[in-house]
Amino acid sequence: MELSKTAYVILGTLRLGQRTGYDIKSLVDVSTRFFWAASYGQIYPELRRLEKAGLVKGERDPQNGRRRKAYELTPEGERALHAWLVSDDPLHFELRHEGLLKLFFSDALSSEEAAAQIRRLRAEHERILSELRTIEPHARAKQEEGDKRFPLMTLEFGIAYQQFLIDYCSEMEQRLVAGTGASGS
Amino acid sequence: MELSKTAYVILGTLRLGQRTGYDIKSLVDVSTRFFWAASYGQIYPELRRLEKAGLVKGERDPQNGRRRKAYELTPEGERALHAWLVSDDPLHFELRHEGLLKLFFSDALSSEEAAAQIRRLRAEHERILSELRTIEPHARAKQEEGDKRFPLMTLEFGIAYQQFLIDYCSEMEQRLVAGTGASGS
DNA sequence: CTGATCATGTAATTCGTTACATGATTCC
DNA sequence: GGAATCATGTAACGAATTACATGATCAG
Repeated sequence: MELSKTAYVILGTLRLGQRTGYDIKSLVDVSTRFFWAASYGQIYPELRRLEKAGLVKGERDPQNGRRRKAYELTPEGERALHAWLVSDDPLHFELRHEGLLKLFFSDALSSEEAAAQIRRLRAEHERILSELRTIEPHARAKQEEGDKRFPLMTLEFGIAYQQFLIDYCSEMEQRLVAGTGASGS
Repeated sequence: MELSKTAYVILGTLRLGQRTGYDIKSLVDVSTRFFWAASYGQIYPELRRLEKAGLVKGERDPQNGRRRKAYELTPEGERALHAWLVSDDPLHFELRHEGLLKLFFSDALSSEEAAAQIRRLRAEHERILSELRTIEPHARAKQEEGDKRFPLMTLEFGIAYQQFLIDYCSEMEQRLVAGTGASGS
């Protein structure tokens, strides 16, 4: 592995066309963020590293006097992106879920306390789900006007995923109520 | 938020009884790791911080001359754990999934290349699933002999989760085959 | 004219992994 | 005797967030 994952987020985004660091961050925040986030503190330094490596090319274009540097992929950048997309290096997969962590240790709680936590967790995933549903029509329209189908597919995945989490919360809550034995803290 | 999540992993583990840093790491690796990992580089320093803060108490007990320091919860540690378990501070939730990231950018690939990547992803989740199923009987036995029900519940969650991911991969692959239009790179 | 948005960047800090060093004991 | 496991720890590095600083333009 040569480049960071964030580098690929940038290369992938630039493949859609010329973008500034700010543009990239905005796009990430409504798309890949749900399975790969990135902050300014990563994006700007990474853009410069990529430029130095010849994978992207930045062009100062002060629009109406506003300082601005838009980047685009070079052929080498395109090659690097493609190589990553088809490579079979081990995939980074990581979940950090504080709600599940709490649940794991919830034998220290009363059934009522545990149930309250599960309800909170479900509410949280419902919130994320509705956030994704807000983006959905926009993504669908984008797909119909263009030819990109995977952004919508990943969004649909995200929606199904949150729904799965919600369903699981419901089931766990029911099981808690069912297993009605005294289980004080 | 005062303590790191890793601190709570430690406190939660110690609630099960006296443990060394090595014990904690071994337990984490077969349990919480799937939604919260921890390395020696975190565990040992954190144990000392927690001891300094009075939340755990370490006791040198050289077993047969082997250097060893086993920790246990203090009443304050127990309180801190409980406070976290019932708190409604925002929950850390984060997914980093390189496979989905690749998929998101897969419009740069031919249908065949994209399908191959999805198959790889499915295989990967199948591998994790079988790993979890290996642990399952052990966890089930543990539950039956003791009174802890949440560790098994979270493991079952993990199994359902991997199954969900596998199913989604299958569906996406089928959709790729169905949408049979020429979509060269 | 004022708040939102566009736009770029850095510094400090936190978080976490990996690799290394060390050494005892237990099981085969 | 040798490999696996028990056991503790540190140093170097990398990844990522947060907060800050700065300033222009645009929409109402």
